[in-house]
Amino acid sequence: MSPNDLLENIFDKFLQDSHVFKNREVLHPDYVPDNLPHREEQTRRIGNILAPVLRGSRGSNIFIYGQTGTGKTAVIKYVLNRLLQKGREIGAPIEVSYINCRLAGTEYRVLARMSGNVGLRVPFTGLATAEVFDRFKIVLGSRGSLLVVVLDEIDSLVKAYGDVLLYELTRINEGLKESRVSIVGISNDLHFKEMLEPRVLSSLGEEEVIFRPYTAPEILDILLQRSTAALLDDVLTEGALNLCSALAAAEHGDARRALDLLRVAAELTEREGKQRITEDEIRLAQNEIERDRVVEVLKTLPLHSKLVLFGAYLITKASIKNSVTGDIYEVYRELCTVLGTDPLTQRRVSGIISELDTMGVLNSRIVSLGRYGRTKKVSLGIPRGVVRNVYSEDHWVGQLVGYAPKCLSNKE
DNA sequence: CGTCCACAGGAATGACGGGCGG
DNA sequence: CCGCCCGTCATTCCTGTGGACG
Repeated sequence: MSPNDLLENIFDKFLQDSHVFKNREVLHPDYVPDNLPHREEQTRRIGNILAPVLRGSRGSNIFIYGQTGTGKTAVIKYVLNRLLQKGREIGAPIEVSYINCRLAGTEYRVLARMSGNVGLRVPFTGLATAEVFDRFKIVLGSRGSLLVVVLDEIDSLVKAYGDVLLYELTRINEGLKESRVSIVGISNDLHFKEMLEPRVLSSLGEEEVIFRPYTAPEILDILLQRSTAALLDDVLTEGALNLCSALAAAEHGDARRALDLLRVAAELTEREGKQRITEDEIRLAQNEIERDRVVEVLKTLPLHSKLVLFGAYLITKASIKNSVTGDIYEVYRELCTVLGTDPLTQRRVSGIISELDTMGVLNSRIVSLGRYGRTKKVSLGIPRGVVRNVYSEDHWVGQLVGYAPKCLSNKE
């Protein structure tokens, strides 16, 4: 018995004492269920397209489109698992590489992870991207295997770095004798295709699979199925179930959202020692999810981004409305002086404000004040208290909690 | 109706930390 | 160990611009 099984038993035993969960795992975000309801068609199609690799020939490249929480990742992972399993049974040299491009971040890191998946170790940094790509090709050529590369959230990579890597990938087979590479690109941006060059598009888009958002009844169905597997009988009230699917359906049919809500609500119910999950728990879960996301973001920000955000917080606290980039920068500079840090330029701070905006912690929108210029109007995108709470524990920013910027006192 | 503010945001360039091959 | 090249983040310099004011 492996140590894992040992723990599995301990955990299972622990779980049996739970008055909420039957099997906690089923609601875990990464859990891939044995069957994916309402996605049979897509599963079948992708299976059909990739099946040729079992016989040693390359499958077509696939482009998958669908919004978040429509089951793209779950379906592809499910198909990959089954493909690997079948491959092992019949001794086909199949390898798969699943990469989330947004999490990987850069072209280089995507390539590095792809290389890692075929057994090529590359350093975090220091090598030219082209160099890693050459090595990757060499290893691939020497292995004589069939590789299925899945590039999830590929749009974020192409937006930031262009489609050069994609182009090189689609071309890779030309230079290989034995190995074959199939590419599966997953995107949730409809306009992604417009960012690709025609030659890349035609190659990647050999096959196209579209995942439509789940309808409200479908989400209800998924929730029902998962909750019966995950939770003890009679724990989930009908009202909670309905609210949960309604909230997720409103969010463009996002099933992941629904499952997150249910999981957090269930954990909450267990912690509180309550017997049933009601609509209240679902609502609390909704708040908790949002707050956790924000807290995580605020904590991991670089120092100067924190200071910019904290500046916006101080301005809001002084009940000044309509702050613009210049006001934020002024306060930010003062904060830097207090901390004895060199301030960044306004150009950079402007960029940081935009970054914070896309993260959703600031709201900024470009306005023209006519004679008084054109700028970004900035306001906090999250509750004031959250900023204070998170940063009062911060090593650097913590000193500034309660600080009243001088440059604000002579404004109204 | 033109002007001109207060920036936006693109492009080029530099500083820095890090791995590589010799 | 050195010189080289890389990715990342920041700086510098720049051109672009919506609309109130005169």
